[in-house]
Amino acid sequence: MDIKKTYSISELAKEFDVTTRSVRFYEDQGLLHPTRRGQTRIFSSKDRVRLKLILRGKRMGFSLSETKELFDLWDETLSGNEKQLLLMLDTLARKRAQLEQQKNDIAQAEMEMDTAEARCREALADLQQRKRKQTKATTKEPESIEQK
Amino acid sequence: MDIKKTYSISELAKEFDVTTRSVRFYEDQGLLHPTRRGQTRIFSSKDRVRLKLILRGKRMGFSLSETKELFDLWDETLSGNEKQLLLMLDTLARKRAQLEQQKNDIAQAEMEMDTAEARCREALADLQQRKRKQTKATTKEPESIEQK
DNA sequence: AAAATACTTTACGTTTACGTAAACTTTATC
DNA sequence: GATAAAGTTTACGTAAACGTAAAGTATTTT
Repeated sequence: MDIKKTYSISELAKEFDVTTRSVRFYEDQGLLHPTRRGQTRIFSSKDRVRLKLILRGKRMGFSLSETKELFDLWDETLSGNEKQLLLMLDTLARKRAQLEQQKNDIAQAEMEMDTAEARCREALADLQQRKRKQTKATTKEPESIEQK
Repeated sequence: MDIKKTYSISELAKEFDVTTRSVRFYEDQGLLHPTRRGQTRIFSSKDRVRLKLILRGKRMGFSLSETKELFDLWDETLSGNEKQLLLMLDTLARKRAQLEQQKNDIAQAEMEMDTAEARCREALADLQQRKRKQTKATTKEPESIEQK
């Protein structure tokens, strides 16, 4: 079983470093389903997990409605109806393709950052080389080495 | 050398499957710098590369202004000034950290998709098992096998 | 030359994902 | 029992990333 607790809005907000406004907005958009004690929201550990998924989705470039679709689809999938199961499998396949694309993008970006970094270091080395020569040539004015 | 050509706005738009509106917007935001023949835009192969980078950035969840910052930073880096070089190295390091986070997110997502898919297939197998039993029990009405 | 095609600027509209402020209620603390 | 702290709703505001329409120019095709 999970941590089997309930959470206030500010507990969740603090834990995941989002505003309470955002959490309320996610509920408003149908991504979270807190119960109420009076008019105060009470979040379950399922809500907590979903909030985590929402934020990961955002980091991965998913919109809230994309994430909501996945949530809804998964909930319907749990009903066990065959059509829903097949639909879910199909969706999973498409998402996997999307992730593949992202992994390619990241790999590409990393390669380019490698060469960019190499060029930077090269240029830096050049600069410092010239600095040293300068220093040797004008060895009588050591103030040219000042760092700060 | 690159493909050493120039491109019209619609050539680029078609190649990368974006609208001309988007391309103009990217220019407006300072991400592309086409020259003009009369009032018509002429894009260089550098612009082409940058458009490709913009779109990859988007797929990776980067905002246009983030991408623009990187472009600007890189352009200034090329000036060779030491401070800029160090700033670029620092930025690269931070971006790398971001990519690491994304890779983690993707790996997590893939694992969860694995278990989700497994559950789906299990549930499906169960359903079809029951279907077969049903068929055997009522083997006198073979119309229950109909596919469509 | 007329019409179609491609390009331009200007400018208002739209969606997403919240921020921010106002005004109010409920719960905890002194 | 007053006050501070945490929660609520309502509602208007905003930045980002374009969409879309209008109205005009330039070029190419027929």
